[in-house]
Amino acid sequence: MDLRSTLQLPDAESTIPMKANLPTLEPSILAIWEERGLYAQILESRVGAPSYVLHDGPPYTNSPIHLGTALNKILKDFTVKSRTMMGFRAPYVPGFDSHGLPIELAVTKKLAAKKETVTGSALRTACREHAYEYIKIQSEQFERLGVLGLWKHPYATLDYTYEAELVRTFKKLVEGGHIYKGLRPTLWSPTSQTALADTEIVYHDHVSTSIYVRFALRHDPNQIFSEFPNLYTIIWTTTPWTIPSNLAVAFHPQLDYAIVKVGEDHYLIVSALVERIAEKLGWTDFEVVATREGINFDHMTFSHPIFDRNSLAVMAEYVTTEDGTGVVHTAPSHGRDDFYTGQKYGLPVPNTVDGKGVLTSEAGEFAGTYYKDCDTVVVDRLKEVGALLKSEPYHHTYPYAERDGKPVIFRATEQWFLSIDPIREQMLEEIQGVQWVPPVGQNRIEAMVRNRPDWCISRQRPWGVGIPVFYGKESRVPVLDPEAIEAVARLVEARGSDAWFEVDAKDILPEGYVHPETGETEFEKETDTLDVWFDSGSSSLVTLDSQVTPEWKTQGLHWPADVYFEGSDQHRGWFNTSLILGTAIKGAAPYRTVVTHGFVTDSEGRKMSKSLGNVIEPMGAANQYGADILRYWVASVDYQSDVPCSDALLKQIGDSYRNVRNTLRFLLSSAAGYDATSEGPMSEGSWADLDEWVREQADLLAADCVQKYDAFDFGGVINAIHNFCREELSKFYLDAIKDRMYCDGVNWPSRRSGQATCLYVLNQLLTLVAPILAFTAEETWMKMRDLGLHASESSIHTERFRSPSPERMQEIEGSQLQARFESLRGLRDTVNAAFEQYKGTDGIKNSQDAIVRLTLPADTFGVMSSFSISDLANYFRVSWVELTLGEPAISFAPSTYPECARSRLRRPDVTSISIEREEFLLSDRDRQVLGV
RNA sequence: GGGCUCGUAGCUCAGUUGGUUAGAGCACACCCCUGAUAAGGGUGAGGUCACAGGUUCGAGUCUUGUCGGGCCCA
Repeated sequence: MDLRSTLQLPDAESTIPMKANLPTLEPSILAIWEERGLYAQILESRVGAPSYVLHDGPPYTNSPIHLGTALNKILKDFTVKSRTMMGFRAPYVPGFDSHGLPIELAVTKKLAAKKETVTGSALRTACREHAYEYIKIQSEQFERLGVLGLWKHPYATLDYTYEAELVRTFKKLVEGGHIYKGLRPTLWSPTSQTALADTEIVYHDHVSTSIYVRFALRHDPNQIFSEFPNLYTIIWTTTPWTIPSNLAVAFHPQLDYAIVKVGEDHYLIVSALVERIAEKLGWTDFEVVATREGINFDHMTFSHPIFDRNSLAVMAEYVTTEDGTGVVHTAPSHGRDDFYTGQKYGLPVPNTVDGKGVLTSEAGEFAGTYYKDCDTVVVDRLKEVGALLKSEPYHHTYPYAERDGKPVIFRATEQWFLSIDPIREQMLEEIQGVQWVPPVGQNRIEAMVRNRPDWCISRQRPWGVGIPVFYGKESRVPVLDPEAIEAVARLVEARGSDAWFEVDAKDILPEGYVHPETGETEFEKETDTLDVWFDSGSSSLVTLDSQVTPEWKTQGLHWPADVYFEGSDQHRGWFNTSLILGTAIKGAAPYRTVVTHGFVTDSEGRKMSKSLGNVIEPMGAANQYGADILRYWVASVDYQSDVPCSDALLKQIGDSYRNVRNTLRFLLSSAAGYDATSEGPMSEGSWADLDEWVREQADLLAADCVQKYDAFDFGGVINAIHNFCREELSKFYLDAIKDRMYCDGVNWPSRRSGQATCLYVLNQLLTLVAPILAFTAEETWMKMRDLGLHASESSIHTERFRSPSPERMQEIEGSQLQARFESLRGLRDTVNAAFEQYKGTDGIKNSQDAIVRLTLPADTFGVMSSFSISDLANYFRVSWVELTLGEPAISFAPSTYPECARSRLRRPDVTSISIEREEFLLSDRDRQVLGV
C-alpha cells in the first residue's frame, strides 16, 4: 500500500508558482487591469465614501523617468492604494510639467542636429510635440511600475484647457491686486539684445578695470563717527560702468570694521583687510584708531561720489573678506544680490542701461555712453572728483553668451511680479495649519516664505503660456482688465497659448474695446511668458478647484488636497509656489498634509551620476527584477532621508521578497480545497487554540499595519509583514500545523480548522501587502478565486483592510492565548538551543528522534500542562515530551518509540499492523484515517 | 562659503521623555530535513553606535567641534 498517496500534501497546482518571474507576470496582470478598467472600477467601488485626495506634483517631461521619479510615484501609489483599502475614495490624477527652457533647449538642439533653426510658432509646435512624446513615454513607464491612476486624462500644463486656466489664474491675481510690473536685473546680451537664462551662459577669462572708490559719510544719526572727521568708506568693483547706478554700500553685520586714520582722513574698511588695502593704496603712514561691528552702520548714509545723492548703508550676509574692502558697491539694477538687498531696503531699480548697452537719461551726465566706454569715462570722472583711490586691470572669469560668444551684463528689465508682502503673514499662518511629515519640513518652508522676495513670474522665452496683457500701442500702458484677460482665456481654451502669439490684438479683444486708462483703441501684446513654476504652482487650482477636464469631475476631487508627497527640494519649489497661489487666490494653503522624501543615492550615499557609473535605471530594474521588487525596495528604505540603491541591494530585496512570496504560496496551498459551505470547523482541542492564537496575531498585525499606513510608515509595514511571515508563520505556525494538514483526515475538524485559519491569515496578509506588492497580491488573489476561496470578480485593490474592530481588539487584549503562546515559544527557543548542545550525542542528529524531559517551575508547568503532550511534541519537533514540576532543567534521551510509516512521527501509540498482508508501523491517528 | 539634514553589524532598517549585556531581517558559517524542495527549520559568528571633546551617577540618545554624504542657496 502506498501510504504517501493517502496524505494531503501541498499541491503545486493549487497555489502560485514558487518562481515569480515578475518581468513576464507583471505585464500580463497589467493587461488584465487595463481590460477591466481597474482604476475606474476602484473609484466606483468607493462612490459615496469620503474622498482622500493626493494631488500629484508634475514631473518635467523632458526625458524618460529616472529612479528618483520612480521612487516618488511609487510612494504616492502606496498612499493612494492604502487609503483606498482603508475605505476612502482616493482618486489620482497624474500631472506633467511641460513648458519651459529645458524643453526649448532640447528641441533646439535636436533641430540643430538636423541643421534646422526654428523660431516662433514652429518652435512652439516642436516643443509641444516633444513634450507630448515624453508624457506618453513617462505614462507608460509609471504604469509599468504598477502605479494606478487616471492615465487617460492626466493634467498637463501644456493642454489648452490647462493653459486657459493659467490665464484665468492670472486674471484672478490681477483682480486681487497681486500683480505689478517692475524692474529687475536680468542677464542680458547687449550684442543680441535679448535676455538670457543661466544655462545659456559660459564663463571666459576676461580683463576688467577694477577700481577702489571712496564714499564720504553723509548722515550719521547715532553719532558713531562723530570723533572721526573726514570719514569715508571704500568700495571695490570690477564694473565701473555701474557706479552711476550705485544706491547703496553693503556691510556684513557681524564683521569687524576698522577706522583707519590716513593723514587727515579716516577710512572705514573691514579689519581683516587693512594691511592688504594699505599696500594696494600705497598708504605708508596709517593707524587703526577704532573698530566697529558692521551692524552699527545699518541705515547710515554715504554720499554718491559723483551725484548729489545718498548711498545707503545696508547689511548683507554675502559680504566677504576674500577680496575688495569688505564693503560692497550695490546697484540694484545690475546684480541679483544687489537687487534682493535693494528690495529689502525699499530701494528703487533705476533703468540706467538700455537694451543696446547704452546708458540712459537716468544715468545723468553719462547718458548716451556705451557701457564699456564708461570704464574710462566714469573712472576719469571719479578721478576728477577725487573719489578714485586706485584703478588697475583685473583678471578673472566673466559671463559670456554662449550663442554669440560676447560678454553679457546684468541690466534692469521690465518684469511682471506677484507681490508677496500682502500675503506673507497669511502664508505663514497657513503653514501652521498644515501637517508636515517629517516635522522639520515646516522649518524649511517657513524660512523660505519669511525671506522670499516678490515672485518674478515673467520670462523672456517662447515656450510657455503668454502673459495675457495688452499694451496701449502709443502709450505702452498695460491693460490690467479682467474683461480683456478673459478674452484671452477664451482664445487659449480653443486654440492654445500658441494662438496668443499668432492672433492680432484686435482679433482677440471684443469689438470696439477701449483702453480703460488711456482710451486707446490700438493695442499690442505682451511677448513674455509665465514662469513654469506659475504653471505647476497653479495645478491644485486647475485640477482640484476648477476641474477643467470633464473626466475629473467624476473623481471625487476636492480642494484643498489632503496630501502632497514630493522630494524635499520642493519646499523651495512647488510647495512654495502652490502656497503662494493658493493663498493669493483662495486664501488658504492648497494642502492639508505635506510629506517629503529624500533623494536616491548609491549604497555609499553618493548621488547617482553617469561619471560614477552607479546609476540604476528604473525600467531596467523593473524588467530585470520586477516592479514589485522595486516597490519592495521603496518600502524597505527610509524615504525620509536619502535612500540608497544598487544592484546588490535589489538582489537582497529579492531574497526578502521570495520569503514573503513563499509564505503566501504555502498559506494558499494549505487553504486550497477548503470548502466554507460544508460543515464548519469545530473549536475544541489545543490545536484550536493554536489556530485562534494565529488569527489574533494576524489581527494584531492588521491593526499595526493600518496604523502605519496611516502615518505613511511603509517601511514599518513591510518590516512587520516580513517579520510576521518569518517568525509567526514560517518558524512556528506553519511548521506546527504540517502534521495536521498532511496526515489528518481530509475533512476532520482539526484539518478544516487549519485550512480556514490559513485562509483567514492569507486574507489578512494579502490585503496588508497589496499596496506595496501590487502585482504579487493580485496574482495570489486571482489564484484564490480559481481555487474557489473567494467569489470576487474584482481586483485585490478594490478590497478593504480587515482591521479588527475595537471590540475584537479588546477581546484579544483580554485573551489568555497571547500569554500562553508567548511562554510556549520562549520555551521552544530554550529547547532548540539545548538540543543544539545535545545534538550528536547518542548518535542523534534529528530532534524528532529524541524525547525531551522538561523540569519546570510551577507557573510554566501550569501553562505547558494546558497543551496536550502530542501537540507539545509537535511544537518542539521532538518524538515526545515529559513534563516534571521542579527546579528548571532540560535533558534529552533517544526515543524508544518506533516511527509511524505514514506520519514519520515517533509516538508512544505507534504499533505494527498488517494491511493487505504487508506490515506497517502506524499511530492510532493514522490508522483511524486509513480505517484499519 | 551659508542654511537645513543624514552618518547604528557586510547590506537595509528598529532603537519612546538619556537608564540592564544596543535589537530585527537579508547575506554569511555550521548543522537538520528532503512531505513548502531553485523551498523549510535549528544554532552561531558579526557593532569603540563616523571621529574627538563636553554635560551627567549614567550618552547611540543632550551639547560643541571635526570628517564624510545629501538637498537648497551663494
